[in-house]
Amino acid sequence: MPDELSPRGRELVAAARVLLEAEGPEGLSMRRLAERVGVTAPSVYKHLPDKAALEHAVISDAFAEMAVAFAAAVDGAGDRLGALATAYRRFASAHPHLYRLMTTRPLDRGRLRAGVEAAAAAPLVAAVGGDADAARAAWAFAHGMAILEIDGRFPPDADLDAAWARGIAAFRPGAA
Amino acid sequence: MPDELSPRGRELVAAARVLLEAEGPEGLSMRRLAERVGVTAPSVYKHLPDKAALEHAVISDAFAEMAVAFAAAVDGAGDRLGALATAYRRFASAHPHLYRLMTTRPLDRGRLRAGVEAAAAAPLVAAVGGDADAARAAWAFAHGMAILEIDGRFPPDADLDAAWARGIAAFRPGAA
DNA sequence: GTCTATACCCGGATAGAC
DNA sequence: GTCTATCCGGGTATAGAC
Repeated sequence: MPDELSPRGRELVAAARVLLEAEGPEGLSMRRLAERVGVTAPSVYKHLPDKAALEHAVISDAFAEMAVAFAAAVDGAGDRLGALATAYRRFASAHPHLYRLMTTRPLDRGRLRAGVEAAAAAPLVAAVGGDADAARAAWAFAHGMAILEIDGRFPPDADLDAAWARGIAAFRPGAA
Repeated sequence: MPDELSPRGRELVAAARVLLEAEGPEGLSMRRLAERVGVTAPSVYKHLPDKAALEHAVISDAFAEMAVAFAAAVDGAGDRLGALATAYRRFASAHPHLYRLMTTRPLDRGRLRAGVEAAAAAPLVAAVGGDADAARAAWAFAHGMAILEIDGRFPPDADLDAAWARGIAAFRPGAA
């Protein structure tokens, strides 16, 4: 389980988030982070054991944010799956580098804050009617759309709104 | 357009593919590639202008292989979409590092061999009945499933066969 | 077309003084 | 808890001799 952080540790994690969102995962180095906060690189190691701990702290915060955003999106919505898809796509396109860090590498769940990943996933499971297989398929669809869009993999003239709509329709409870 | 390669250039690209598949994109460096082929690192630059050219040559070969595999999979199949999904999943899990190189970064299409990407995509467009939006949605689903599986993002007890089946059903012509 | 040598970046992380 | 100094590794790429 991740240790509690000192105030300086929190400051470092917050600065890492800003640096990540500005420059991408490659730009997030211990040296550059230290520079931003105004300390030297070795000092960072007094607050965080290593770089993986830093990354997992950023990811944990992001999952917690996602959980809040997704819960708000489905709250009172008639089309819960559609509302969720919109919120998912919005999060990914608003925070592309963060989204990439969260999703495109193997995740050491033991280093995340407990429960944050499940909290982010819960609204989707509910929106597809509790079917775990459908939830995983829908997540794969949403992740595929989001990451291919971030990476510019679709042709420039592709109608991505239409592709999203086609996929959402496919996973509504009762469909297929 | 990519230049033609010398025999040594072809040897380097083939060795890069082997190195990539064995050790992942991080293990593919010009130094290590040269070592494998039995030359020094600077010699590589006599045959390939830079690392991006090497990567794009590997990716072009892989798309061409995909196109052959996908065409064979749909040939004579009753359930073309199902056959294609099986072939797609098989390619990704048989060549995870190669698949990651092909799909998880922005792609400079001008450095690929002309037509290879379209050839790999064509069977899917046909299998969903020519609907481009459905084809993109189905591709996003398949890519999401493949890459999340490669990255170990699903829970260990998840029934991925069932999730694949649920998604495939969603994108069959006429569904949703 | 190959080599040696090297320039010039970057990274994570540690030792030990203060 | 901060610093300076360093160790270790990695990488792409070029110059110039043969």
